[in-house]
Formats: sequence, structure tokens, C-alpha cells
Amino acid sequence: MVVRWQVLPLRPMSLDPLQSVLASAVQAAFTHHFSKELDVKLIGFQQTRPEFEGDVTINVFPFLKLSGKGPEQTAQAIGEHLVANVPVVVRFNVVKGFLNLVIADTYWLEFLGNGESDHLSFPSTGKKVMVEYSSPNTNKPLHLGHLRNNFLGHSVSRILQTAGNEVVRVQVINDRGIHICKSMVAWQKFGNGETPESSGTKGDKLVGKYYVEFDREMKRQIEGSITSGRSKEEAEKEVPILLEAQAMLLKWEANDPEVRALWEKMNGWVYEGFNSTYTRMGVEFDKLYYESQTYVLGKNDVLEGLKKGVFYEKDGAVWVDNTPEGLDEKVLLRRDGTSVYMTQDIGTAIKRFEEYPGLSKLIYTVGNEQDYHFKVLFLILKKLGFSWADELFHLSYGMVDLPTGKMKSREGTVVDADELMEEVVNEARASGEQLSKLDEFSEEEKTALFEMIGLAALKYYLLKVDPKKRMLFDPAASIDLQGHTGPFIQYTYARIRSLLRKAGTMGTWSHEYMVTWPLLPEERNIIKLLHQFPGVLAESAARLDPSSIANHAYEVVKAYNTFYQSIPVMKEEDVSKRAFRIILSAAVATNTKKAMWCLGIEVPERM
RNA sequence: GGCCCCGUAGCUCAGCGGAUAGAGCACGUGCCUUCUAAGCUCGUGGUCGCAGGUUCGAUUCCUGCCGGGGUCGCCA
Repeated sequence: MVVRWQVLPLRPMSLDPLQSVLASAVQAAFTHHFSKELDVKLIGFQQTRPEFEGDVTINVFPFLKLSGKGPEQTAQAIGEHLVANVPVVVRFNVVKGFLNLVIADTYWLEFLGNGESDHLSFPSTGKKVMVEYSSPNTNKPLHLGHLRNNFLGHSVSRILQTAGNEVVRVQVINDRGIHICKSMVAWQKFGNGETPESSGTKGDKLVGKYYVEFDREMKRQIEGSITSGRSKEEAEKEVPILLEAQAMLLKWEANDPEVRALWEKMNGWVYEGFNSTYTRMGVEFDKLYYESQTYVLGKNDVLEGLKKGVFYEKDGAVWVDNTPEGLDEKVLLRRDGTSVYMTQDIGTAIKRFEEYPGLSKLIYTVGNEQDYHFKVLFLILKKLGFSWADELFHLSYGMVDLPTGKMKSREGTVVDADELMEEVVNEARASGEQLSKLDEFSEEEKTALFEMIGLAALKYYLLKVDPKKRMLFDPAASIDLQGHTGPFIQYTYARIRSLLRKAGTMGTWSHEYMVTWPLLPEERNIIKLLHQFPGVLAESAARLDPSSIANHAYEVVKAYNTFYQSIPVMKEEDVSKRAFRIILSAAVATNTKKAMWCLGIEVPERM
């Protein structure tokens, strides 16, 4: 397995046990035939292509310099040695420089036999990791971009947890600042005392409405003052409503009781709204930080840095010079002594490591438009001499584009998170009702099922793509329930569960199976895929990338469906074959449930 | 302009040093007296942005160019 970059080191445990056996055998074979030491790093394993016989393929091209023989000869020699000395290697064939190995059925069966308990549980790493995600502003509702952020952060937390880490999930709620003051001013001016209760509007939506209202009024005022002869610059600087918002921010900082009360009230509305959105999304947090409490942090750290000569003073402001590292200079404390965004981030990071002394990693799930910010932040903390500065990681994900272009909140082209979830669930309902397979379901059961399916569609759609990459959100594809989708995986799971229920009542459950027949290719493919799971999970954890798990889960169920379509399970008359296929099916179900759990997606018993 | 990221089938994405580059959608085809057809089968479809370089071997690594995006505030 090749991991180009990794955040958490891979543990040897997670390496494929078959590969480690083969690797040392290949080394032994090489020494035996060519009297030279072969570096393990040269041994690359890959899946044998379906057009050739074999399970595992070793490419011998890298060995040729050492062996001094041609590719066929080298491969032949190693192949013969493996068959003679490694019990699980039963046959081999050589195609060009590729040594295709056939692994014994007994190996796959043994893996399947104790695999369920073994390969799905990872030993503890003893490490504690903090994952920050979500971190919204409180002046407007959550949108599509937040969904990618939340699903990603939540999934990464679960993947890290599954891989044996203790995970602390946190977010910083940006509850103070000019943005919320804008909503507050607009509400005071135009709200007429409107509340979520009085208007039947969700709290975050209501506050967002006044944020938009503010913007509208501001534009009106600017235009008005331009018509009455002011220059554009003048008009923009002196627009009365903005001055009011700025004045309110100052009052807030001065702890003005009235302003604080309004702020508490409106933020309270927002939290109520957010909570219902988070609940529906199915994401959780262990600890919430509020910017109103953290924004004062960092100042002393910066001043200390100044004393130590890490920073310098210019024009009354405190600066850091990152030009030696190829970056720029950056202000950390304004001339008036107040903080900038970077200052609080410095302080918050320090505080977190104080609160969680054993923390071995701090991961920030934040969009890639802040790549530069985090580069600078991490560098500053390093310059301040914190040993943990190397353990900071920016999980930088790409933006979500719409077919119509970029989302712009001011232009009303944002996709609202609540609306999107509603839509996707409605679509699941529409398709589900049409299939009329759910006659035995009560209304409540149906509602729960459609909720599960709709959210699976949305989550899987957003998680199957490499997080680093910008992605296009196609509304039609996101509610698709067929093909490479979450619901397709759920469907396969439900199918298997149905099968297993039947198996239970028919009393054919038995782990005491004897296999005296060769595995069918369809069966073999499934086991091989299940066998890869630990490696996929380890890679996913190392790279903080749910997409590899998402794609692997899809491959597994696809292989299962192919099997299911053409090979009888319950209808198989041979008792031991039947038992084996039931166990195989159960293993797929267990694996699927686990993989989907890592993605934050639930799976239904029936659908 | 400096720095960073991305260009793979009509569309959305996998693959990231190795064999004739894979999925899904879309399009065409066949399969429900059989364990859930939200499924399966077969087919159509690609100068892996372009040009060099490194290598036995490059979609994958390096350089340049073209195209798209992001970012460079005493904003957050």
C-alpha cells in the first residue's frame, strides 16, 4: 500500500497479513535463487486483473537489476519457490513481468471464519485526537458548504475512532462580531418584535432574514447618499446603518446590558435552529467553544512572543515576519492593541493543548480558501516554540460548486441545509412509495426509513469524493438512489438482513461448515474485498479521507449483488454450501454496517 | 503579478510508478411462476489539458505552457 501523505502514521498491525507473509517469502526466494538481498520496499502487491488467474500479483520489474535475469525467468523462479515453501500459495502463472499467485481457498475461508471478530476491530493506539469541524457564524443558517464540512468532520472522527484513537469532537461557534450585530441592528429597526414563535420561523432562519435585511438597507442608504452627491467611497464609509452596527459591536465589547441581552436572545434563537439541523444531520460534538469567550485569547501569547523577539513592533502594531519561510508579514495585534482573527486562533490552539494535555493531533476541518491562514497559524505556533505545533493539521477540503456556479449568500444562490435535507428525504419517500414494497410499514417506520435513505443519499454523495477536491453539486444526482449511491449500499444491506432473518427461522445457521468444493469466483471476489477492509480503513484514517471507505463499501456490495443474483443461498440444497454462503452474506452485512458507520450513515433492516 | 489547488468517457468521479485506464449517470440490450428488480447482464463511449524531461516502464514524478479556481486586509 502506498500512502503519499499521511497525518497519522500507519500501524504495522493494519498491514495485510497475507502480504507480510508473502513479502518475506519473496525475499527468501530471491536470496535463494539470486544470492542477493531484496529490499522489501521493492515488493509491490496488487490485485490480479480479472482476465488472469490469480489473487495477488507481484510485479518483478523492480527486481531485475538485482536478479540479473529477465522478467519471466525472475518471476518463474520466485513463483516456484513460493509454491514449494508457502502453504497458502497453491499455483502461479507469469505474464510478462507479472507474477500472479493463486491463494488457497483455505486461507480465504479461515479469514472469513475468524475475520468478523478480528479484522473489523482495531487495537487502541492510546492516542487522543481532536477534530474541529462545523464552526458556523451565528448570523445565518447552515448551507450546502456546511454540510460537506460537517459530514466530513464527523466521518473523519468516526474513522479515527474506529482506527483505535480517542477522539474529541469540537467546534468554535462564531457568536460575536460585526456579522451578528448587523442582524441585531436590522431586527431592532425592522423586526417589530418578531420572534421564532410569533412568526413560526426557525430561529437561525429568522436571524438570517435580518442579516439579509441589513444588507438591503445598507445598499439602499448607499445609493441614496450617492444620488445626493456623495462619492461612492464616502457613501460606503459613512453609511449610517453600518455605523450603527459598528457602534453596537463596541457596546457589546463594553458589556452594555441591553446589547448583551439582545445578543443572547438572538443567538439563542440561532442555537435552537442549529440544534435541530445538527440533529437531522446526525452529527455530534463533545465540546463547544464560543468565540465570545475565546476571542480574548492569544493576546498575551503574542505579547510574550514580542518579548522573546519572535515578533516585532512596527507603527505601534505587532507583526510576525514569515518572509524567511516564503510567506508574508502579518499583523497579530492592531495599533490599538486589539486582536485579529489570527490572534484568537493562536490563543485557542494553546488553550486546547492546555485543556487536553495528551492531545497528539489537532485537526481543523476548514475549507481550502483558508489554506494560507493555517499555514501561517501553524508556523507562528512553531515559532513560539510549542512542541505540538507539528501535530496541527488543516483538513482542507474543496468548495462545493453548483451547476449555476459559486454559491453567494448575498445573491441568494446558497443551497440551504434544511431545505436540501427535506428535499432529499421527500425524494426518497416518492421513490419508496412508488415501489410499494413497504406495505407492512407503519407511517412512523416509513418516515424513519425515508429519513435514513434520503440522508444516506446526501451524505454518500458528498463523501464519496476526495475531500481535497472541489466538487460539483448536481441536485439531481445527489438524490439519486441507484448506482454508486448510499441507498444502493443500504439496499444491499437490507437484502442481506432479510436473508439472514430467513436463515434464522429455517435453522440453517451453523459455523460448523466444511468446505470440500472450490470457491466460486463470485464468492472469492467478495472475500478478497472484505480482506482489504483493514488496509482501506487504515489508509482512510492516515489520510483523513472518507472517500476510500465509501468507494470500498460500494465495491463490496456490488460484488455481493453480482453473487446474489446468480448464486442461490437459502435455495442451495447442499447444507454446508448453504451455511457457508450465509456466513459470507453475514460478513458482508457486518462489514457494510461498519463502513457506513464510519461515514455517519445508518443502514436499515428492511427497505 | 506572487503563492497554492485542480484539468481522466457526453456528465459526475475512481485510479496516483507498472499489464489492453475503471465505476456511476446518460444511451442501447437482455433478465422478475426463483432468497427484496432501489437489483443483475451485455454493449456504445477515452490523443488521461498540451509540450518536454526522469525511468526498463508515466494518467501517476519533475519543468514549462494553456485553461479553471482559491488566496495574498491593522476583515472574519
